[in-house]
Amino acid sequence: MVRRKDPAVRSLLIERAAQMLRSREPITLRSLVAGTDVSTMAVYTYFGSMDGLWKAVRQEGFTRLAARLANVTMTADPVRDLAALSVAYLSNAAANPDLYRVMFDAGFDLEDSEAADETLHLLVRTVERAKSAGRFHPEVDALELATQGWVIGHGLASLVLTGPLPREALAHGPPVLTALFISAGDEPARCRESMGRGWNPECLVGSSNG
Amino acid sequence: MVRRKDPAVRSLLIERAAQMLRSREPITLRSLVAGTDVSTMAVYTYFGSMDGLWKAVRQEGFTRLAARLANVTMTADPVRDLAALSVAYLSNAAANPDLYRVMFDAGFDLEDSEAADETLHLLVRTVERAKSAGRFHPEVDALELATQGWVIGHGLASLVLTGPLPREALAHGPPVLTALFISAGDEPARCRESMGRGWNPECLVGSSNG
DNA sequence: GCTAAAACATAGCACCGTTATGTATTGTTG
DNA sequence: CAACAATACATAACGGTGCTATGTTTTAGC
Repeated sequence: MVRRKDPAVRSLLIERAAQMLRSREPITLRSLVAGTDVSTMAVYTYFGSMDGLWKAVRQEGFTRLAARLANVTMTADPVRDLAALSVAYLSNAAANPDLYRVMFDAGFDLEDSEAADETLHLLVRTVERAKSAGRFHPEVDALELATQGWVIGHGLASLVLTGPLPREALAHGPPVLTALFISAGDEPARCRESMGRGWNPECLVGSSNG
Repeated sequence: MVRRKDPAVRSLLIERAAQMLRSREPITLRSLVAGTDVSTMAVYTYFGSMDGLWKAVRQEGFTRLAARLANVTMTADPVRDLAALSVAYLSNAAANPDLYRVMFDAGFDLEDSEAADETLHLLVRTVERAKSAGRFHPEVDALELATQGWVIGHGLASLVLTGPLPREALAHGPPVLTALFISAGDEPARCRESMGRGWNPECLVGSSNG
């Protein structure tokens, strides 16, 4: 064959797009490549279209989310771990609000779905650990419960990031998740205890990136 | 003064925008006025800018939501009513998916947030009725619980409408809301009973408009 | 070293939201 | 009723957008 694409250029453009997203600059084809030594055509050789660029940015968002969740240190208390995963999810959204919005705006295709599935699977495994530990009822469907936790986390993140709820509303997380976990069979006092140890509010203040 | 604006033209443009949104046509200034007898300038005399048009469309979305919620017939069972309001909220989102997306995308500044506030307040009043009826603990903060219900409803609507979850995932509503209401003090069996009577899944099938 | 294919650079396309400018319309007022 | 003034409308243009067409350069394989 012939001249190969340089993966570094691809990463550079994605990183630059994520950075412009963070600094709230409008991302246009020309503004994206301005200041770099790549030309507008590079976007088309690497991403096919501007839509392809956005898809790649979405993918990067899921990758960062997965990395942040993978950094959560698991313990012997799976319910605490679920709380810790939830706060990691929300802190990722709070740290990269525009990236999070892009991840979940229209045009969510199969490729994104795979990235999201891996993230969800981490939740599922933790729910199953909670079942094995006798914290949740055996008849609890792990995927269903994990999905319901995701619904709560996303609803919270979405309403806070798009404006309707203030940032302090993230404090709604613990009571709602606690209600969900208790309904799954956890003993109330113990659940609240685990939630208190896993939910570190420090992670949700400020807005540095990750 | 002189020549006055015609309110009918304003409604016509909003209605047309909502219809184009529904039929997934891209809404541009020129495509919006094409076929009508109004010119492109009309958009600027009536809305100031294309952003103003979108703001008006958002407002229309909240007005429709408020109308749909107001149509829910209240009963002596406030928990059933909360379930009915939730399903009305979700059916509105399912019937006008693109309108719902516009309502909650970036730039949540409505010219009058009355419609949004009124919607939440209807939930708050119903929660307070549940407290008065002895279904919820007296120390429950009605606004907080209503907000938490909203978080669940929006999370569900958002994840379903933007693609990550299939439409059947709306069935997650009852168990999660039941968990929330039980945590607020409702007796489990009675709560599930009320939820079963208020949650009419018929409203969530199909995709006709409202 | 030649050839062919991939990547790059430039210029241009149709379209976008917006604005400038001129014209028609209409309520107020002398 | 006529003159005015202010609003609404129509048209054309402007800068910017994503994208493409068209060369030109670079590089891998024979």
